[in-house]
Amino acid sequence: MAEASRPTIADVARRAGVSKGLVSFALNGKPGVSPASRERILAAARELGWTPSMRARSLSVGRSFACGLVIGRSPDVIAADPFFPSFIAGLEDVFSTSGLVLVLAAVTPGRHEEQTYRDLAHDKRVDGVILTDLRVGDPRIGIVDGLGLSAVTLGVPDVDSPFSSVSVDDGAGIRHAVDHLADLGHGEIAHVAGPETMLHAARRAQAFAETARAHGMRARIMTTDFSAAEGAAATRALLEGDEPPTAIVYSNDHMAVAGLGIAQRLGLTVPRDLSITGFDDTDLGRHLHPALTSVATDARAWGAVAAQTILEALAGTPAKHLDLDEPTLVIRESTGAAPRRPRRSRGSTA
Amino acid sequence: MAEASRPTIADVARRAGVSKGLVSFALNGKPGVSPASRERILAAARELGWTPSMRARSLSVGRSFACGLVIGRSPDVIAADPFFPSFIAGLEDVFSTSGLVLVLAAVTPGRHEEQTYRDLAHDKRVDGVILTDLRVGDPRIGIVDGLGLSAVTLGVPDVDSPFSSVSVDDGAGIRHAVDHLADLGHGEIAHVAGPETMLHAARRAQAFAETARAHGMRARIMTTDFSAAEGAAATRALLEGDEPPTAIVYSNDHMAVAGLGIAQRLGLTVPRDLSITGFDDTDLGRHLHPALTSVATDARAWGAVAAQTILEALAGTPAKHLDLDEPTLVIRESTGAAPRRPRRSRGSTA
DNA sequence: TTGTATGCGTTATCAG
DNA sequence: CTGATAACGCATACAA
Repeated sequence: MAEASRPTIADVARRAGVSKGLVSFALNGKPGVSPASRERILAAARELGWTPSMRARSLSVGRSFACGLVIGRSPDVIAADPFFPSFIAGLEDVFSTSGLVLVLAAVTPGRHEEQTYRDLAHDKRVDGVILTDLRVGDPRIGIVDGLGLSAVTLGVPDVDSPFSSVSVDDGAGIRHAVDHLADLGHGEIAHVAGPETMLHAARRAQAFAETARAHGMRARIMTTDFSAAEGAAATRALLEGDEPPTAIVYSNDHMAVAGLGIAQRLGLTVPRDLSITGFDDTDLGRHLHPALTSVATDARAWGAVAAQTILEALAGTPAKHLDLDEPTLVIRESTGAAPRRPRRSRGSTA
Repeated sequence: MAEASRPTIADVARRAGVSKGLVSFALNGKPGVSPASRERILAAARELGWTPSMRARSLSVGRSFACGLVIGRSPDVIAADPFFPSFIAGLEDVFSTSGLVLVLAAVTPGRHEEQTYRDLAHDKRVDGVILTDLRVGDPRIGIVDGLGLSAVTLGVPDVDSPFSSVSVDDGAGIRHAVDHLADLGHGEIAHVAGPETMLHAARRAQAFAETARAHGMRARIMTTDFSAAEGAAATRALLEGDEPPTAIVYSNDHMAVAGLGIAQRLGLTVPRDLSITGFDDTDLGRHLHPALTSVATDARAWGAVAAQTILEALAGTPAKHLDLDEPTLVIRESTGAAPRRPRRSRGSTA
């Protein structure tokens, strides 16, 4: 076996004529080693091609050199979300050059969320975790802290947190979308939002309400679970209601696409009869007919910064709070000038 | 620190009045321990609430109790693919109850694929890997084997492999789609395929060609990289060509949606002028207008079986080859009777 | 049937 | 100021 024949620190010590402990000191650049000894030890290690055994190292320092990412949404919702693949790619951009490894855990039915973190913390399978999809009064902050793990949160929690955070102002993305619709003359708009219990969904909804108010628009908010099914249902309720909006701002692309399907099903033409905007700037969006106007965030950069931040947290740096670049609005074909007169009922235009 | 105060095997030995070595034997159910001693040791361990330290165990047995999944596609393509989230959920269903952990690695730019496996194998950060997206003459089989890792492949490789495999006959899914189109009277069909270098893409293309021939249909195949952009381009080439097909079978949902966008852009109505089928049965598909007819596979079950299989491989079971249930065709609105007469050019219908 | 020694890298403790 | 030693936690080959 290749691994069995790997040189150990004892081999290096023997070759350099010193003790194991001194080798460790020399190789980790610690003080208390004479220049001559250091030289000999480094040479011996180089000649033997020695690299420390991760597992032995892991045992003695009590760290696992791994970082956890717990995904708590259903596979369907994750599958629809382009965020995670890009975010994970960003994480890997940094971890792969730092010797850290990414451990993925999914909250499976029958195993509660807290148990998942507990399993990860047990034996320190991971040194820290990345907390995504922050919720109102998120219990995970306390759980993870109590478990003695490090963490980085995506966004600033609404509870006391000892952890660093990396944030993107997605409210700004929504503001851009509403501003754009205001420019196009829309006065009656709606927002199909995510769950009120999710911090970023709530933030988007709040930004929507505030911006619409600032423009003097009439605005409504429908709450969903972020799924295409509920996005479609909310859209149908909106469009079949008494005073259908002339534009709908969706809290993700997935619901926007489903909403577009409903609008077309009801005989409306987008953007002539109805403008819609998404959030995430899914690759698919640009290939739809009409191509989707959407808010774009740089998930990969977010991942890279989050990885860097947890690396620093593990190194003992005090908590800090970073803000990334604002999202941008990518204007495509699904938004256009508001119809002259409000539609009365489905299918009839002006 | 909670971890620092955990009882160790020495505590158990002291309490039971035996040596550390015997405790280890007793707790791992090995022979050579008298019933009386075994009893006392088990009792002592129970009373102390002792559990073995993962890291110490990992060091002495030379295993990491982790399994790797290397994703080699670009984030955009992964984001569009509902397979991974569901597959990973399936893996977790099994791993989470087995004490195994899933390590995710992405092939990042500047770090070659082989290096990624090498990093994972170095220090045995993982005990085994799951090989997805098999390619023609896939070099990973040899690399992983040479690295001394266990593995399970998704599908049977076209090269010699010492590893177990778990397969789904996606060719059958394509056959169902083509049969369905034949039933609807289509005689001129096309397939927008994935890369010829990918085994499952090639298998789908082959199943397409064979089934079309069996039905006496005229068939063409366009090769893409599985991306929406190339799916759209292929569709445009097909529909603007001399003899546009009346139906297109796509190798994934993502391209099917992009193709739908192109068809609509060219003034065609689906399925009146053109029928289309997808592959993956994305959640989004059912919310489009028209809702997408698509081939569905149970990715989560696939993940669970793959996890179980690699668990067995790690336990020393000889390689075996499993076949999962055939994919099914979910018929929705994007397929319909073939147009009476072939269209001549874009926009004009019979 | 049971005890002992060894392996693995780090670090606290002790000796020169 | 430099360096050696032992302990950490588990499994296991070997000795008794």
